[in-house]
Amino acid sequence: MSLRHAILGILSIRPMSGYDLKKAVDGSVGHFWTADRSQIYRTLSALVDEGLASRGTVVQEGRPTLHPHTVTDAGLAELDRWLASPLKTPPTRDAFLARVFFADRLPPEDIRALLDARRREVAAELAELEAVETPDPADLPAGVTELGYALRLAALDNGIAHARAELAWLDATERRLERITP
Amino acid sequence: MSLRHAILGILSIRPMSGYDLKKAVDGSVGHFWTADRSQIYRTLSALVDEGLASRGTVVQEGRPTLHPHTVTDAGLAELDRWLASPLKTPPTRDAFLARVFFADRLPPEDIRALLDARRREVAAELAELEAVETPDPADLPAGVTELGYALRLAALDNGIAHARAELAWLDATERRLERITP
DNA sequence: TGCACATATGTGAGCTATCCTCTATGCATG
DNA sequence: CATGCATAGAGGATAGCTCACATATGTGCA
Repeated sequence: MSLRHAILGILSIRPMSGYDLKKAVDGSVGHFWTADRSQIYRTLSALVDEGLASRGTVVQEGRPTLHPHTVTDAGLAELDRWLASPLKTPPTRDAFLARVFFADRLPPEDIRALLDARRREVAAELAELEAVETPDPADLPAGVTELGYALRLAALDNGIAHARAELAWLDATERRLERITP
Repeated sequence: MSLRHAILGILSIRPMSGYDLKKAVDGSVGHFWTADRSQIYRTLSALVDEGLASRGTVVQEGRPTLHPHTVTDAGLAELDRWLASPLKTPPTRDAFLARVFFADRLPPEDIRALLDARRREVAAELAELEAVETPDPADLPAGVTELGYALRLAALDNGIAHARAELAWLDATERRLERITP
């Protein structure tokens, strides 16, 4: 439900077309948010209909026309309202843990394969997150406050922290299973 | 998409009605999976239609009729197929991190309130998980193997590990922000 | 006496998200 | 020369989920 708000947030930093938004989402906020292209376009239309964003038109030569979207004052107000509204954390739904829970039906080697596959996934994710470049806070890009920088870094660190926790849990779990089915 | 499989998994342990399933999901697997009642009934119907489960009828006095569902052989096969199939981890979507990412628009006290609210949520979740009773593996209930017990314990530990990681991250993040906006 | 809650199963409306497909064109790579 | 990728946007179908509501009865509490 808060793709709307994620988009408002990104647009509040810089006006963008749907196409750019897709790249921005995949890039900077990719590790805690994703969005389908069609859904981005649909959501942008909805935001415009509700007066939360406005749609511009930039005709380009040799390329499709661009439609940069800008947040309106109403949009900024809605963004701030959302940011300060009570958390409504949706229940977790982890298909991997569901498999672990029922995995005793599997032969031991398949259980190990399951954990190994998970380990590879998480290790790859961790490597990606750790590879994100974090510029020296002394020379920040224009328009980025120290606070904004710290918060975005914190969001990144959150992903890293959970990836490490998951790897540590995999270590412990594999050791425990090793004792039961050597 | 794998509510089907979660249900097959639970039914493979013990046949249950939709009503019991709801309680089982809220209870034992509640921390990594949840399901709406309507969705459980709909999914059960679908499973029966596909021949993966069969529906019984138990007329009770003074109470609505029970419809216990049992997994068929085809259902068990499908469950095992799913357990051993490649992981398709869906992209994460964390509305809280999205807020953190854009939170520099908020006054500092609102940022702290955001982190505090999250801390309370996670602390409550951790307390719940730690309160789950874990019987001595020496005297397991009938039908539960040591392996099955270890795996279910591991799933529980996963929740605990991530809750602790989140709390540690909150500590670090609050300290970092303290230095910027005292 | 009234109210809420537990037992038990469903239907219908509506929302969001994903997947697939379509439209156009330019540029690079093989 | 052909295939594929990047740019840019959008419609249609469908899956899955939530929320509200309907039905029917027994029990406990104030």
